[in-house]
Amino acid sequence: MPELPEVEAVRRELVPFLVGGRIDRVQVRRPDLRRPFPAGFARRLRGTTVSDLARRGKYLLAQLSSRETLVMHLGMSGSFRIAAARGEPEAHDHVVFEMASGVVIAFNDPRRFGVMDLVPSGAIERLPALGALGPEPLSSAFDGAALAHACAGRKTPLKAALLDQRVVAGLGNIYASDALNLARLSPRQHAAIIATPVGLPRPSAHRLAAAIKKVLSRAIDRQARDSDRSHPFRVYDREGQRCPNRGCAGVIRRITQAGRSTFYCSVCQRRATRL
DNA sequence: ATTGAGACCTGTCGGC
DNA sequence: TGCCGACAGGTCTCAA
Repeated sequence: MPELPEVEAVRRELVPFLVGGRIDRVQVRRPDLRRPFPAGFARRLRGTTVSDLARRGKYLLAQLSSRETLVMHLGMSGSFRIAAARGEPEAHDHVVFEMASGVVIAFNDPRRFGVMDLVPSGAIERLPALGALGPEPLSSAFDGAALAHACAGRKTPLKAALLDQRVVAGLGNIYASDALNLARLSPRQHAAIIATPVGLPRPSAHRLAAAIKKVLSRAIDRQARDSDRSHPFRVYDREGQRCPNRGCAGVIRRITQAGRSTFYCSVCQRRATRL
C-alpha cells in the first residue's frame, strides 16, 4: 500500500498509542521479513519507552528510551492493527507489540517486503537506505532547484528518477504518475530535461516540484479525512479515462517502465513537452 | 557510475 | 466452480 501519504497516515494513527507508552513485551512470530530481525530484537525493545514516532520518506522511526531507534518500513503490504487487548494473532501478524497500557499493536505483512531494524539513535543516517534518502518532498529543502540538481545529466526516464528515493524521499508508483500528470510532463523523457546542462532548474523543474508537493499534501489531507476509500488518483489505474487536466481532452494510457505500470495522458504529457 | 532486469513473497482478480 | 497467469502502492542485487 504505502507511499509517503499512507505512511504518514499510519504514523498519525500510531502516535497516540505508542508515544509516551512503554513496551511490555514483543512477540516476533518468524525469523525475518525481507531481512532477518536484528539480534535480540524483542529483548532490546522490552521495557523501553517510546518518546517519538517520526517519518522519513517511507520509513517510520520510533525513538526509544534505550537510545535506540526502531526503524520500520511497510514494504508493499505492511500494515498495523491496533487492539484494546490481546487476541488471537491473524495470518501474517509477524510482530506484536504489547504496550504497558494494555494496547496491542500488530504488524501484519503478507508479502514480507517490510523491514524492522534497531539501530543506535545517533547512527540512523549511517543505515545505507536512510542515509541516501533525498529531501523530504514537503520540506522547504525540496524545490525545483533541488529536483533539477538531482536529475541533471540523468538519462533514466523522468518517472524512474522520481521513484529513486535518492532524488526525493517517499514518492512511489502512484504519486509519481500523478505528479507528472499534474505538471504535464512526459514520464518517458530523460530526467535531465528538467535541468540545464549545468544543473540549474528549467521551468518544468519548478512545475514538477510544485506538483509533487500538491499531490502528496492532498493525499495526506484525504487520509486525514479518512472517509474516501474510493479512487482518489488523477491517472493511476485510470487507463482509458479522460485526462483530469483542465482543457485537455486526452485519454489516460498505460505503459510499462522498468517493469512497473505508468499512467499518463498522451496528449498533454507528450514527449516533446519542453520546459 | 548508471541503468534495467530479476528477485524477493503472497494475495487477488479476470479470463477461460 | 476451478485453475492459471498477470499483476500489485517497494527495495535490493547483479550484470551490462
